[in-house]
Amino acid sequence: MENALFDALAEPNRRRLMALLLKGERPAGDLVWALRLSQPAVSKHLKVLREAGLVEARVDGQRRMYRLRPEPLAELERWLDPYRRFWGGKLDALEHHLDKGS
Amino acid sequence: MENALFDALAEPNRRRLMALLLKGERPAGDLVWALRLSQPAVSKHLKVLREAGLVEARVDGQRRMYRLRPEPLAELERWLDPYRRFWGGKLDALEHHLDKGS
DNA sequence: GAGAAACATTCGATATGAGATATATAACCT
DNA sequence: AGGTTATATATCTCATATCGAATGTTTCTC
Repeated sequence: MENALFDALAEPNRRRLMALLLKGERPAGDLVWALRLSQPAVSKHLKVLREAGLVEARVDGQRRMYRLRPEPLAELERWLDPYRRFWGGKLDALEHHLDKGS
Repeated sequence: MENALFDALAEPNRRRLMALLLKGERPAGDLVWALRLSQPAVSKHLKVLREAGLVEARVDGQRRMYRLRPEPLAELERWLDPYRRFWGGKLDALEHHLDKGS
């Protein structure tokens, strides 16, 4: 369901997990250490991300190697499409305007 | 804050409101009727969307005309950007699994 | 100014979510 | 088999979100 996608992304720590996985596949333990949350908390977040299809886990010995999956974000792109058209496809140009100097 | 954006979009009824506003400016009353929720419930959802910058209201007599605002969705595009790059900018083409080896 | 219409805000109730602690499962090792 | 490591699940608590009903505010009309 599309709702699972938005729900999964609504949580900041889950977006942190997504960002960490941008650097490549990682075992769950590394993610626990990086987030500085309890191991069960991170495990639960990973479960939500898995059920939304945003990540998948590969078994490697006693570890679970996590990596990103593109499909749900492609769905997010499609969700965004009508809004892009609404503003004449100028969403990207606007984005640069928002990015003021540091 | 970026969090307000994802939080606002996480709620299905708020996404319904966004979709309705794709057809153009509308008074709050129309949105109440369309959602078939109580008037206060819709008003509260509209407040969340306003505070996230996703919509804005124009006073028209005793009505409030609501319309979409592009900036937060442009921010969403920017958030999506690293993931697009992660998959070689091919998020829209949905057919491939991902493999390692860039 | 009185009353009505259109929205917003407050309030009380329930539901859902995130967190930690404790416990369970599974794979590895000797 | 027993012990250790890595991760998942179960249980509980606390906070926040959502909803409807009631109430407040603003603006229109008469």
